[in-house]
Parts: sequence; C-alpha cells; structure tokens
Amino acid sequence: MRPVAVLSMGAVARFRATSEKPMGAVLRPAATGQNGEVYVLVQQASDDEFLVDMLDDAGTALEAARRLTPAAFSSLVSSVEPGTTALRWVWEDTSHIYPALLAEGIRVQRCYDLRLCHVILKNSALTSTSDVALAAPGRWDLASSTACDQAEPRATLFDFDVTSVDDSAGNSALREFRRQLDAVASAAEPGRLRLLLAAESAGALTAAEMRYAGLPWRTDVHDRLLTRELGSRVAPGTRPARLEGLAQRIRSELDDAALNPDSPQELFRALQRAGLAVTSTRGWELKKLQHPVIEPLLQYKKLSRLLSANGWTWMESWVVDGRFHPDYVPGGVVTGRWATRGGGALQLPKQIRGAVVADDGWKLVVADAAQLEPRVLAALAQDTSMARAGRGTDLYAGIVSSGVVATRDHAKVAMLGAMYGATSGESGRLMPRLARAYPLAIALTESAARAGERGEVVTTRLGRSSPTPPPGWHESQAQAYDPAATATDERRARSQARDWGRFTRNFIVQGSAAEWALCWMAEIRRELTALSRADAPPAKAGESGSSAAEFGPPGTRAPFDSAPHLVFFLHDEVIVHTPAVHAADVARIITTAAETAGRLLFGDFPVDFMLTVATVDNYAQAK
DNA sequence: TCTGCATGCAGC
DNA sequence: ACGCTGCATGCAGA
Repeated sequence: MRPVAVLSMGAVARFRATSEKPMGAVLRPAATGQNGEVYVLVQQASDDEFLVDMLDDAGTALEAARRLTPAAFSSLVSSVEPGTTALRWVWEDTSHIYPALLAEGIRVQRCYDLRLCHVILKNSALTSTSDVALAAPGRWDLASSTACDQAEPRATLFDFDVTSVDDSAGNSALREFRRQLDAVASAAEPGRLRLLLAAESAGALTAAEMRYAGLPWRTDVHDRLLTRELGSRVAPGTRPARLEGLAQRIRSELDDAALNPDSPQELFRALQRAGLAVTSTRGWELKKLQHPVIEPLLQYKKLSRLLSANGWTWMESWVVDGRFHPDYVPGGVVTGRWATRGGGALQLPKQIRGAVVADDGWKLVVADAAQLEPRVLAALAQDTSMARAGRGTDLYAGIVSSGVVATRDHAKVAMLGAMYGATSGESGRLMPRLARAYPLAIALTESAARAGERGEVVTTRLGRSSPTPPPGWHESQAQAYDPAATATDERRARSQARDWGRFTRNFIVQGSAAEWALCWMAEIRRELTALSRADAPPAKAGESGSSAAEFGPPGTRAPFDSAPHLVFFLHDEVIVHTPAVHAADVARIITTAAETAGRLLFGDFPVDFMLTVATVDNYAQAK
C-alpha cells in the first residue's frame, strides 16, 4: 500500500504489533506511566499540506516529521485504521478535521484533542502548577475554530506562521502536546486525568460522528403531529387554526378584542384588568389560578411554543435527507456537559419525539441512566447507605423503602434539593431527614457549597475544576468586611457567596455525572465498532467522498448506513440506530458499558448505575 | 432598521 | 432565594 510508505516500515510494524487493549487498560496504564500508545500528531500546515509527527507515549519523536498532501493524509488514516488500536491521532480540533475524514468514509478510533484537553488541564486543580496552567492565554484557549469558520473562513486550519512549523522548536502543536503530557505526568493522580482526557477526546469523535450520521427524522410523521396539534400548515407569521381559535377564546374571556396573546406586556395588563393577581405571565404561575381564561391560555402557550420552536420552519431548516444533524459542542458547558449549537437538540420536546423513527429493518435502542446524579453523588462521597438504597432498584424508591421519606416524590425533591442547594419549601423541609440517613453524601454537597462560598475551586472525580468566581466577586466579599460596609453591601455579598456555593455544590455532581456519561458513551462506541467489524468488512475509503453535500446523500453515509451507531446523546441518555438483527447485542453493549463506566470512575465502590433500555421503532415509545 | 437584553419555556 | 443549558420572541434604545 503506497500511502504507508510515508511512514518507516519499523514504525508501521510497531503499529501492527501492538495488541488490542480494552479501553480501561489503556486509560489506566501501569505504574510506569507508560501506556504503549503511539501518537500521530497531525497539523494542517496549509491548504495542500499536512505535517505528521510520530511520537511515543512520552512525546519523543520516533522519526522525522513528514509532509503529506491531503490525499496522502487521508490514505494514511484509512490504511492504519481500523487495524491498530494503540494509535492515537493528536490534533488541535476534532470538530474541524474529523468531519472531512468522515465525508470520505473514514472513521478513526481514538484521538487526543489538544484544544479540549488544554482547557481541562489549564483549569484543573490537579495540574495548577504545570506549564499549561501557567502559560499566558493563547490560541489554545480560543473556542473551536468551527464557529469562526462560519463567520470568517480561514485559509488554513491553524493560524500561525507556516515556515516556523518545521523544526520542533517552532512547532507549537508539538510543544503544546508535550506540555500537556508533562502536566498529566506530574499530577498527583495522573490516571484520573488520563481517563478524563481520553473520554473528552472520544466524546469529540462521537460528536462529529453523530452529527454526520444524524438522528433519523421522518418529516411526514412530524408534519402529521403538527397538523393534529395545531391545524394544517399556514404561511409563516400567521396562526394555524387551533392556535387562532384559542387566541379568540382568550380575547373573549379577558374581554379584550384586540389582545395579542404573544405579547407578554399586553397579556399581563389584560390579566390584571380581569382581576387576576399575577406578577408575571409564566405558565407555572397561571396554573395556580382559577379563571376561565387559564385553560385556553395555557393551551395556547403550549401550542405556540411547539409552533415556534419545533414547527414547520424548524423542520425545514434542520432536517435534511431524513436526518436531524445537530451540532454538538463537547465541553461546551463549564461542568463538562455538552452543549449544542443550532436546532435545539438539548430541548427536543416530548411532543415531537414520535418523528424520530428507525429506518425500515432498523431499530432504535434508547437508554437512559436512571437517577444518575444521586448515584454519582453516593459514589463520590463513598456513602454506602445511599448506594445501597439504589442497588438493583430505583434509587428514590430505595430511599422510601429505607424509611427515610414517605413517597418517591419526596425522595426525588429532597435529593434534587440537596444537589441544587434548595433551602426553602418542601425540599428544604425534607433535607434534615436526608442528612440523617445519608450523612456522607450530604456532607460532600455541603462542603462543596462552603468551598464555593469562600471563593475556592472544586474538582470533579476525574479532575475537571470549577472556574473562579466572576470578576468583582472577591472584591465585594472583601468589601463586606470593611467597617464602612452598609447592610446592603453585606446582604449582597452574602447572597453572591451563596449563589456561588450553589454553583460549586452542583458542579461536582453534574460534572462527575458528565464524566460518567462520557466514559459510558466511549465504551458504547468502542464496542459498537468491534461489533460491526466482526459483522462486515470495513467501508472503503473514498466511497462517498466525492459527494458535494455536507453529509452525503442517503445511502452513502458509509460506514453508518450498514452498522449500529450512536445517533443521539443527551446528558444521561443515548440512542443507537441499529439493524434490527443487532438490537439485542446493542442493548447488551449499552448495559455492560454502564458497568464499565462505573468501574472506571469509582473502582470497586459498590454502586449500581442502572439503565432503562428500550428497543423501539420510534423515540416516543421509549419511557 | 439593527442590536442587545429580558422573558418564557423546552430539556437534563 | 434550586444547578446547567439553547432558542424564539418581544421590547427598548441606538
């Protein structure tokens, strides 16, 4: 194979000779700190040139850097993938480089995303004295170039002087990678960080693949759902029949023929004129009132939301060729959760999930981690009582049967209150009982809150640290101790301190849960790949690469058209689209992956991560 | 007319 | 006085 010749035969032999290792083994290397991986650092030096460095797992170059044309680079990737599992592609920005490979029908198994990992290491308390953390803000701190590209296309992937790339002294990506390796190696618990960086990078690959494959979406079903709820489709800017009818009822109940129910101000005044003591027009506030206008008004709000957020306009702008392609943003949330850009993929209302339909002969396997955050909290705090409450059962039900509270709803409200920092209401009242039953778990949330109130940083299980408080926060805290401080100063400072305490309290739980979910998904992805490889020969590179469309026409999205693959992720939930014959295998893979993720994060601590798994034809049938 | 902010609501 | 989001829309000021 000609492309392989760009690497020395010895290096290729080393690739091939390295045996298959389970993710855990690679992510938790032996005490030597060496994990036997080969890194291939890739930079795009210009439009028609890639620079490739081969490195061992200490960052030492194995041979001189190579220059490759884009075509040679693609061939290189497709020739060493998928045969080698101990190889990790190192590049600046997965969201930029990987879509181009996918469009050529090439998948990669593992990567190291320098930008995402930089952010973690820069902020982590575990690497706070490293060069990465101490370096002045630079291009590694910028947001993904994907966003910039849309506004202002750049000629090259990296904005730096091409002529300085060649020697390693001027090779900033290589320098950065070595800095990051050093930071991890000198951390107190490098294994946790290595796992986090690998999981974050695997997430970046998964995000690009899910966007490329897309979530199966039947616009005909969607249209039927909309028509049933709203009436037939009408021109944008006009109300469908059901919505207009409700608007009329609202006008007549409020005795205001000109009222526009879409205007919060008009609506607010009209409600007050009708004698309703409201402070806003929020739905949950209206729900508490008794008045003939409330029912049609709430209905109007619900339908109007459906129309504006996920109506026909949404359908036409986001569903192409029967797939919804949301743009996932790994690391987009401070806690480590993913964000999305465009299409509102994090907020798909239950109302329209029926439009997510498996292809003919295919199934959707929908899996959801049950009570993920409380289970993560129990494990973080090593609270065996709380873990026991969730063993083999719904954790909230377990809390009830332990006699801590009377109903499942109370258990849930109390737990959420503990994790979010509720102080009042039902949640606040139930907290003492929770604290008595689960002192370790509650002590952990409380100490995270106290740390935040003091302006300190807290850190997740694998080493993602919270940001420092916003500008001015420390000043107003200090000011509150000044003898000249007014009561208002003190009140404001106290309030800001408690706000930040609630943030850090939630950060460790939400962030650690996000880490569990990343590991879960990475395991699922790896096992699905192994499953499809056993089942079918790998797709040939370049098969669909000539397609002009971003995602390729239906039937050519190799290798996603023939094998099970992830199509959706939402914090603690995944959907796999799979040929029906593999559905049972997929369900088993997902379940096993949850157990593995639990072990990767928490070792032998006896906590169950239970799932609800459903194999269905459409998303609405799950749950 | 454009832009930034507030509101309200969808998800976890 | 309960954490993290994204997005459409209305509204006010430039």
